Amino acid sequence: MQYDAKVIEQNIQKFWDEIDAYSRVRELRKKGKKFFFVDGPPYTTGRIHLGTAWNKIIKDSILRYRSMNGHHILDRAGWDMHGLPIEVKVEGVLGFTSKKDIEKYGIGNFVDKCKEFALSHRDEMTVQFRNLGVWLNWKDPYMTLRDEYIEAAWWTLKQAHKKNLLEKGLRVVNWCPRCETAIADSEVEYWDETDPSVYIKFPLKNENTFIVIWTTTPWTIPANIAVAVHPSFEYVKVKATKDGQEEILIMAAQLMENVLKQGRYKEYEVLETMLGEDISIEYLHPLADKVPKQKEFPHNVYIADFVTAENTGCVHIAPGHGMDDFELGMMHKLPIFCPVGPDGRYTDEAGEYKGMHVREANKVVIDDLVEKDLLLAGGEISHRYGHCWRCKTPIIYLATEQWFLRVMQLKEKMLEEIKEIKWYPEWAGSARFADWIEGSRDWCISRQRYWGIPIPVWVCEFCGDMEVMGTRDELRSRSGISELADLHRPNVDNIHIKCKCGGRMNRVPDVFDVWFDSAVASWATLNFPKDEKTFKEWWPADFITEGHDQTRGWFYSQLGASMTAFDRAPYRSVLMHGFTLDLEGRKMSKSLGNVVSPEEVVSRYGAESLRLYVLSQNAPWEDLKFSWDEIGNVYRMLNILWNVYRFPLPYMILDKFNPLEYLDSPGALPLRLEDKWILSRLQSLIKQVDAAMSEYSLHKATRSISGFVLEDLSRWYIQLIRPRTWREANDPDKLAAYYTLYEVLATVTRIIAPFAPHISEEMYQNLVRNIDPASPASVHMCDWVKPRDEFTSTELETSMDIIREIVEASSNARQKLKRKLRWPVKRIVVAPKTDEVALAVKSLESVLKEQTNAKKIVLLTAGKPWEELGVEVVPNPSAIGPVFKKEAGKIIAELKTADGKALKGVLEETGSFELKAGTITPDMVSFRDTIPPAVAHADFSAGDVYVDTELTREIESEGYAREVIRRIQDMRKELDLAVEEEIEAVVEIKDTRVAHLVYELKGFIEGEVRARSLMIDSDIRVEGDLIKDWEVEDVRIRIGVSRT
RNA sequence: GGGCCCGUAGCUUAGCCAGGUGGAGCGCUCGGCUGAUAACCGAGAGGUCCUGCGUUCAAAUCGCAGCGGGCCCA
Repeated sequence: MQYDAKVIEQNIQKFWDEIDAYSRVRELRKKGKKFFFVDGPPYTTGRIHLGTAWNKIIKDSILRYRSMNGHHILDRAGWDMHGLPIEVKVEGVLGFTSKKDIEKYGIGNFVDKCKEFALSHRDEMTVQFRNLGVWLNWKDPYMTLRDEYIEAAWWTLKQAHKKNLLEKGLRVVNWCPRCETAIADSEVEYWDETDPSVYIKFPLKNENTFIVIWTTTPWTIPANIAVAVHPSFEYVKVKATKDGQEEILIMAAQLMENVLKQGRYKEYEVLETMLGEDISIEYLHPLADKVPKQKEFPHNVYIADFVTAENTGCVHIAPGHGMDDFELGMMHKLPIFCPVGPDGRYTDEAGEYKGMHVREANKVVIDDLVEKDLLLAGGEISHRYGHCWRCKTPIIYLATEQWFLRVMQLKEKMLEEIKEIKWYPEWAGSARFADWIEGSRDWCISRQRYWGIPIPVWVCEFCGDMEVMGTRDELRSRSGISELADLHRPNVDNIHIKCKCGGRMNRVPDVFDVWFDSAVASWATLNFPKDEKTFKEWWPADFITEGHDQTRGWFYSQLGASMTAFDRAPYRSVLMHGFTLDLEGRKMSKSLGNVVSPEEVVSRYGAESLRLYVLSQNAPWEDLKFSWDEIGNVYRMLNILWNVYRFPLPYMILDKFNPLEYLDSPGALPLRLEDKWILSRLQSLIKQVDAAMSEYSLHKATRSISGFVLEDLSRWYIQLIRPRTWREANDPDKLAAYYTLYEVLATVTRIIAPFAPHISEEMYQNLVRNIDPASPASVHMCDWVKPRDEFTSTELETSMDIIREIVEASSNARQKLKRKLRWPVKRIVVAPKTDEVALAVKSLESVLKEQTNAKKIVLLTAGKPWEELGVEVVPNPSAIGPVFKKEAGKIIAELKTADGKALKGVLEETGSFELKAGTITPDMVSFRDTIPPAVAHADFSAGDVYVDTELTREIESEGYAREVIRRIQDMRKELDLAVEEEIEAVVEIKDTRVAHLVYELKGFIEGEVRARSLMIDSDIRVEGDLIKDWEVEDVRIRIGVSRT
């Protein structure tokens, strides 16, 4: 029977909806220990991908496990719905290319479109997640665009303001000239770009000398204010000659050769050497005539540690266009000159360059420098350059007025705080996250855009005083406007507040960095600040889990916001998971064309296969290399589980087996050792899964389950009990097997529930709910299984392991003599190395006998060889030769025919042996075991197995009879007969000897194939509904089978 | 350039923390089984344990350096 994932999953999901399973499960645990989980909100753009699917599957499995263990779970799904990515998508749909288009269209209309986009994508993605069987609170998710969510952000900013952590200031930020906004470091994407690589000479003020700088952004030269040198590098003043002209240049000594080569100078002479810290130079701006404003500024050389020994060792400093430049500028109180506007074009301050776009200006600036003979060398370079992650425009750095959270002040406290958090794996916190915090900077939270949480800061246009609105109510009462439709732009833009000074206060036009939205999720999802009670009951989160990219993302933004608002971390434990990569270990990306969508996997193999695959393939914190083959393997495992589950049902139904009669008193049934064994293995499995889950090692938990299903249940236990299941009478031995298998399956159903919720539910409904209406309506309402000590026996498990090894060894040995398992063997001799093995063989002899199809098991004493082994004498000519000289040949000949066993015994006892031809000593011979002719040998880890395949009449009779049985069974199958249906059969075997052998077991055959009549002869007319010719061990057999 | 993680058979991986004959699964070859059967079982072939150096009696495992990949940063 084939496991049809799609049908089962759809039915089960429908069933869950019908009984409202999710809500009932959460309701059921209301009295339990609280477990506050915060879903890291996926961004509502496009479709889910494999990584987000993995993320939600991890969350779902852990929460289901927690729930079964009695936890009262709070798990609103979350959606990140603001920000530039959606704006860019909507701009694309509307065909916009700049902010002017948006302004013309109307901010209100644009914001409505963004909202529509976010909501519809949320709906689509919800369906995709639910198809994976992921249970979160989908009905009432938290959404960053909701007013109560916006209030949480506002309230948080107000706390920052109260603690003096909110600051407005001039900073250099990543700037997208197309989107005309600051963008976060995390929104910058790097790839190679070709740019100019130019060496420029800056003329010194009072002498005919130049200091040489290098840059890839000539467009920043108009904003140059200073040059930086390294304090401890050596610099030279060098006289260089080119085309007969002499020039004096300043640069780092160690880079001089290369710079002069770049400038194609023929000769040079070092005039002077000095340390960077001793340089004191004023120079003239090279383009001062083009940029008149530059004439107002002094230009000097400063020392800075960030200068590296590359290019010229002298760094062009434009405080308006670089982070390091800006800081150096602030340190020395230099002008922060930034003659570039938000659209990436020069402003009035840039003089002749006004109106030109900066990237186009590169060429113009270079030409101007050439004209002035200030370009020492020019070329191109391919280097990593930042781009706006949404619209792919190369970014620029601009000094602008922005709002900042001064989180750098909280650094030490943050480092202390994260030590209190439990990290999985440990290094995610202690190494990775701690490193990131060490290097963190103040957080620029403002964006000059439309679709986002409006920054709730109002500034007086008269006195410049500012106020932060912490809630909607506060804004209402301060502004006097009672009707506030929606807290987005442009609604809030038109609200004014009256300042204490009497002036009018206007909202600053910015919106929040979208990272600030999700940063407040842990309290926004609790509807704080509106609902303080819930907050007090639940906050902080017990657990979050996200990919390792969120170290600098959500793990950090949440921590920053929470430290700002509450002086503590917003989560108690974090599981950091990996990324999904393709088979070659490269990241999945549209440009590489290696993207696999979760839906594709689900449609081919089902959600359950995908779930178990991502859970079991890797440790959660390692990157997952996606492999279709491995998904196929997982599917195969599920198929086997499905078959294991389906296999006993027809028999149980046939026998009207009711497990309820035995569940409370298994002692009433005569359990065999193999039954006790599988029950013991089941308890071990529970312990393994619990141990793995306690450290969120989902891979270990799921691998243990797969191992149990495949190895213990399917390959071993089911094989062992097969003969018992088709016994007809109401045999207690059969019932014991039924009971055991039922117990195992019903328990497995619960163990797999967190990881494979659909197939688990399907099995549960049939195995448990169907029989006992008093049982919980869904498997996910059941309690997690506790290991039962009375079922645990490690000795038994060890013994069975040994037996399985012996069975494998005996198959191996059989194969050497080509004796099929269908043919019984006379005996199997086990030579154990340890008493443990001997014990196993003694206690599980019946299992061993049956599985090896042996008539007899012979167990030897541990460590003793089998006395039926022959001993072959191997003469050692190099020892014999020198002693016996010419007689050696005779000695060797005699040794070869000697009684090895006797010779070995005497030699060991006395140290010598008398041959006719002379006396030999132990060094002259060695010994080798010989096996009797019909015996095959194989070893296992703790001993040896000998299989005696000698044929007897009895064995041959049984062997051929089984061959006939197997053919008839095959034909029954072909006729599509029901298991209990009877047949009539005719068997013709031309070989009269074989016909006789088979006839001897006529009764046995009849029973096995359910034949009402069976005729066996060497010459008989074969008839029936199906007639087939077979060839068995060179014997031709013709069989006819009829329905009765 | 820096931080963290990963690198074991053709593929996916266990073993590494606590040093002592490298185990699985898939695929391949050969065989077996046949009341789970478009299933299942056994055997065989297949390994520079990324490279190099070091520590050690002994290194896949510990240390250092490098190479390749991922995430994050510069």
